[in-house]
Amino acid sequence: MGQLKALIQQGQITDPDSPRGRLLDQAAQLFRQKGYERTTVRDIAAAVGIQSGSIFHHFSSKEDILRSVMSEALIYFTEILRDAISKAHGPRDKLLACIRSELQFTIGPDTTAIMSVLISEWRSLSAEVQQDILQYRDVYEQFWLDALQDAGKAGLLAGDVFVTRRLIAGAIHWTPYWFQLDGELSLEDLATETLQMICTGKESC
Amino acid sequence: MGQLKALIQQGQITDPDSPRGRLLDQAAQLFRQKGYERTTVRDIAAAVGIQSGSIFHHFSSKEDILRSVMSEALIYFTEILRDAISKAHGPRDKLLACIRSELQFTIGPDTTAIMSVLISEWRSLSAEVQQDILQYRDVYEQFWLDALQDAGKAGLLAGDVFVTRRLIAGAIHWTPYWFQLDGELSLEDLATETLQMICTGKESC
DNA sequence: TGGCTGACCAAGCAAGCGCTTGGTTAAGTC
DNA sequence: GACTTAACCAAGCGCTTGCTTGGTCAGCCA
Repeated sequence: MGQLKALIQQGQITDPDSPRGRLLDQAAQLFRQKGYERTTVRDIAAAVGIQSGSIFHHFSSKEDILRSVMSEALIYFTEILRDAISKAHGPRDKLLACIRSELQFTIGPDTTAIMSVLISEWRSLSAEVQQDILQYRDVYEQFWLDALQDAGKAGLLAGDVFVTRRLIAGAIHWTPYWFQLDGELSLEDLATETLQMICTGKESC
Repeated sequence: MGQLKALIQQGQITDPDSPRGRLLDQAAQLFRQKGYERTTVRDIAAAVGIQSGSIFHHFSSKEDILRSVMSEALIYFTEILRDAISKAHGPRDKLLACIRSELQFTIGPDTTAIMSVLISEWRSLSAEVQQDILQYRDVYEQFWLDALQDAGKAGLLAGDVFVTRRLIAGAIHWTPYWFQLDGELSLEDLATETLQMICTGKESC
């Protein structure tokens, strides 16, 4: 949580308690529920209790809202990931930290809406804005690739680093369709099981 | 291919060479490229070279087009799956047939568009139509569950059948984001690797 | 006290949307 | 040769959409 405040003070992400922050939050919820296209600016305005035209005092366009949700999500996720990796020791734990963090973003109690938007609404962005967001995503992915590279050097996993990342990404991004936080399987269980699945020697992980 | 003709003659799916079939085909392509919401009836009409209003001679609404794409896809996929399972012998090969078939639907050369629509555009259907399509999907899923059940009884895999199905579904449905048909890894390789991943004993599979 | 600014409203515009309507054409049927 | 039907066109209706405009008002700083 300390990271969030620091990012706000640096001006990198919007204060959730500001009018703009409330708009971003409600927009993310609506985008997840109905999808970006089916959500109107009137829906978003009604969710925070203002007139639809007033939205354009805070954002230049509807797409600008989606862009902001996505870029701020990536900045925030990257910061959490960086912190989690730095606190872990050794390649195995650093990789586990990556898996645990991304599972938290995806099915944890706080960020499932913006994570879902990040994954599902990519197509709704124009080519230029996609290019813009890709820069943020590359930074995030580099942390993953570095962690996988180190794990590979340590003999923890075989196979191509890029392919492995995509297999893990697929496994994690699909979890919202079946995983339930209050079920028998805990998020931590799922994290270690995912780690074991991709590791070569069963005992080494 | 014989199955396709039989289904057409039974009136269960539309002849791809008919005007209605061409509309369904082009609609599926556009829905995959741009998404259902961003695709207009004018786009679909232009793709087959008719006026936008003429579409409503073949379909009662835009949603009716999406419904038809999805239901006919499921009817077709179910038939292919049924046939593949019946031709395989023993629980291991029957399960492999399921995996191979669904991979074929997802990243094979012919049906990637309708498979992508089936997975990505669910939210665009109204609740009533979703209920309608679910009946077709249940039939399809039952073939999977039966195959997994048999594999479980034969000691090929541990764990809950439903959860296992969802893990496999996630792995397969994510492949379009990274798998390339002309790459080093063949579709058949991927199928056996997926089978090995979910099986308990490495040697038994 | 007076001007400035951020946040917002009320009203509505232009464009694009799904869909309807009335009519045309060509092929098939009795 | 009269009738039916499938396939389609040309025109446009009614509605929703993202967004604009001109203005209001409370809080703040000098």
